[in-house]
Amino acid sequence: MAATADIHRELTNFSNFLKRRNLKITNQRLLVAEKVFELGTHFTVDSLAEALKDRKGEISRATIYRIVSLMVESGQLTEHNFGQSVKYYEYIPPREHHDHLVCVDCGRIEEFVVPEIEKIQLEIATKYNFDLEDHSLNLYGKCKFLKEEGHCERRKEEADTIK
Amino acid sequence: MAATADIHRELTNFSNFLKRRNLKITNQRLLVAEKVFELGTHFTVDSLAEALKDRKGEISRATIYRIVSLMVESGQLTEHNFGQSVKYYEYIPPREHHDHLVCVDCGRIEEFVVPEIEKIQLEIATKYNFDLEDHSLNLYGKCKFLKEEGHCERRKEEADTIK
DNA sequence: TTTGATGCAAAACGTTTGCACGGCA
DNA sequence: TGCCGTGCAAACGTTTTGCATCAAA
Repeated sequence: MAATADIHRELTNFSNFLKRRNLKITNQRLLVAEKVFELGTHFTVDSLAEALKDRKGEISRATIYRIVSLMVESGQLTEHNFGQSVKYYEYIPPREHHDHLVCVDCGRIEEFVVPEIEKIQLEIATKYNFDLEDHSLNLYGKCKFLKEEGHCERRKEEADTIK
Repeated sequence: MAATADIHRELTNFSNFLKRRNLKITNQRLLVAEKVFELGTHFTVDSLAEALKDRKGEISRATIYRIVSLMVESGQLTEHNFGQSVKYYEYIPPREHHDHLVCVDCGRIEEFVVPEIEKIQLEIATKYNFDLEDHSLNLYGKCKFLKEEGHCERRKEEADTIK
């Protein structure tokens, strides 16, 4: 999804972050980070682990959890709670904040940007004497597929045919 | 927090909801609902269970989980994900939608209302052909106590002195 | 060589569920 | 009386952690 040059730049950023913290630059860290930048979409630790299976010698979930947390600290990933029990993560290129539309049926996630919102948020933060660090705006509802065709893409529950 | 008359009205609404669904009106359901309306603030199932301990014969967590879910269905509670692992619930009096400021340090939650946001959301939903049902806007940052005094009220981790 | 990273398995966490019993209608 | 709700404990899915081993610096 992201261009090769961007991936390279972000990998360098991540390596620098690790060095600054006196953390080691390991194969696992580079492979996970690379895949994250490559994906460019929302993912869960589980889906990321799946995506990493193409590599020889899978990376354990415990390690992926640890690396993903590091990337949140490095500022290269944001964590989302869309009301489900799993956490979603997303690589957000610098200065491209956006918000989310979440389908209540299929969980489909779409993104949008509204500059006015950023302005309003600053006003609120000032009014309440609050040091703003981040925000999340999620709109929940029926996606266009559900609305127009009466059904979404395959729902999560239906995907689990057995058990 | 809520006036007695309001509590009474909401209890009636909840009873009517139960009747409509052919569900039984039990002591536990009334006690939990009453406490929820009484609190009038954000709570977790855990904190609600604590608050209910004053009653003779505690109500089991399993039951509280079930009743809280019912109240979400009845439209009298909304569920929040503030990025923590626990779910927060909140009784919202009819037509009083508001959003939240969440302190990244102490978890303190403040509320605010911005009418413009509602308008912007409708525009977005229309643009993306989305049937809007709900939304959540959370601002994360340092609360005024942390900003001004350098520390919040007792943090969660510090509260767990042992272990 | 030293220290931190990894993988495994077990624990932890909040939440849900199966089942036997008890209470509402 | 019949059926639904409750409480218990066990199961659940996700995430975290202790520990022995392994690899980067």
